[in-house]
Amino acid sequence: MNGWTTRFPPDWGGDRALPASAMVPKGEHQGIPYLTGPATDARGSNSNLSDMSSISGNSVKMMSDYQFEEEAKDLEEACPVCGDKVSGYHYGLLTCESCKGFFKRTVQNNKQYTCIENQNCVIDKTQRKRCPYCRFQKCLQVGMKLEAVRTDRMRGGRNKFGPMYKRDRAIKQQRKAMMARTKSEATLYQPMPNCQYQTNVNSAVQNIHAAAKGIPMSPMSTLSPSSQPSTVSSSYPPIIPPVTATNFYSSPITSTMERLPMNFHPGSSYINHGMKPHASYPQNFAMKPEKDVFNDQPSSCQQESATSVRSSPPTTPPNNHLHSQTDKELRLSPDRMSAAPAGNERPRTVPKLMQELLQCEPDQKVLRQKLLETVEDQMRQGEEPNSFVMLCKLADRSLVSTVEWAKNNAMFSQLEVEDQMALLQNCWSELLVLEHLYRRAVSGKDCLMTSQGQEINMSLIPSLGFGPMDCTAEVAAKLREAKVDYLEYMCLKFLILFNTDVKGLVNRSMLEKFQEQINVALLDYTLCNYPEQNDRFGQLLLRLPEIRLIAVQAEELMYLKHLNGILPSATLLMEMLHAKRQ
DNA sequence: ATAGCCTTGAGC
DNA sequence: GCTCAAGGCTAT
Ligand SMILES: [Zn+2]
Ligand SMILES: [Zn+2]
Repeated sequence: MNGWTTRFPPDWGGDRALPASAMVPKGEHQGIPYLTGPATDARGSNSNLSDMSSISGNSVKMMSDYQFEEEAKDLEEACPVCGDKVSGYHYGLLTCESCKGFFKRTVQNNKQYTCIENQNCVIDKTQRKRCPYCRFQKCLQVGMKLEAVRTDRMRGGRNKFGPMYKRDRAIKQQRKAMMARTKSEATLYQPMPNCQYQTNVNSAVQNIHAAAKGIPMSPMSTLSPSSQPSTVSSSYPPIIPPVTATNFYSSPITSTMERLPMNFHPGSSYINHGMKPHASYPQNFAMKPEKDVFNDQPSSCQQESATSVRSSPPTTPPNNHLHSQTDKELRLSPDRMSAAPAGNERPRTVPKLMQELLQCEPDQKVLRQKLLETVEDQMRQGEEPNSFVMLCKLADRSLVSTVEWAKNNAMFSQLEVEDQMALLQNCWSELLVLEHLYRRAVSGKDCLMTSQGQEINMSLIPSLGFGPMDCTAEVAAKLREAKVDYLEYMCLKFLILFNTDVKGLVNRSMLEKFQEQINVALLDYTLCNYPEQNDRFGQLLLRLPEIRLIAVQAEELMYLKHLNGILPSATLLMEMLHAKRQ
């Protein structure tokens, strides 16, 4: 009955992280990007499309672009081993029926093949029968799982990969929806100029599309021989160069999607038969048993003000992002300010990109310390703790930190200097706003504690006097309610920074790629870590136009104060405020 | 041996 | 009850 328990006892039913490296494919790989005709006839019958509804009810509509749709199908319906049509998930990933059968026979009967060539035979639909040895190698390389073949031959039922299949489906679908959405938006909004100093909603709405815009250029993600890996990969180094980066860029596929270091989930279209088949779920995701970067669900602790939601940003080694230790563990020290032990630390799945970004995040304690120094400095000059000037100085100091943060980022620093300037000038106020709102969401307030134990306001934002228009509290509440965690907050910062709507960019395409990387990483992150919240990604993005709106208002108010002469001059804040006006 | 189609059955 | 990935069956 259940003889298989002898072979994989603990695994059945337990949806643990797979040790993605468990089976290392054999080292040999022919580097020749061989492209086989995909033999996929698009519009095929979807064998398994019926349960899509269970994943995310609606949202699958609005596929207006047929060509795009076909490409997407091409991409997803090709067996990663031979390119034939996919018939469902088999032994860990989407494959065709024949490769499923082949893999089953091979494993069940413990077949031993030998290659009469050089163990690098091309496997495609027409030649797959020629060399079972190479075919099986390829099966393993793309990630088909030996454990999924049952030793006891029991039929039916589900195995431990079920949940993974489900997640993979959800991710694919979301990704597709995002691509479809952003594609139509891109064409709609492209000619529109930047939204600059309009306080109307349109600009804000427009902004969310910019934030969500995923795949702006070269949607031709299909296997086109014209796309050479060389130029692409060299122009586009990853955040941190070490080992892990190497295989991401070996793919000859041009689409930025494919080069993203981010699918842990089964196989999928990223691999094309013929090209060097790296394992389809490389170590792009790692399970993080670490605590505290995340707002662990506070379950039921609703105190009057503080403590319920808790997150502690990283304590990173001083800002060199060139610590290229191979796989440095994230060191996330708990925030000592709050004493709650945050009971459950469930493991998180964090896309590689986000891990790397996280390591470059500034230490919140250091930031606070810098601000405290500013406070004390100002107080020595006779400034009152909560005075407007004081808050301006603090905002100015925050801005300096923000600029440092951006400049220390490996992606940002690759941009042209003019573009860097333009981006910062565009988004500085939004970043200030988001920072403020996030701290408010996490701790209920946004205060600094001086050495004398005096609590002073940390942000200029609430003191600007929004009047009845003030929606900061509302947005902060939304962040709080959603328990936005630090990694999501971090991604939002980058999405604000990488705003492709900014006018006059020198290298827009690079920026668009960066933005897309963040988008996809965040999307995958939310799907993996908050699978029960179907639209968490969308909800996060929806905060962006709200933040934009607040930021625009804040800038206006600041400018007014400046005109009234109550803004300290000679600050970065002032410089930024003026930069846009000319 | 291959690959298309059929049968099963745990989990939802 | 329905799904759909696993094993089974059988022409080629
Ligand atoms: Zn195949
Ligand atoms: Zn061979």
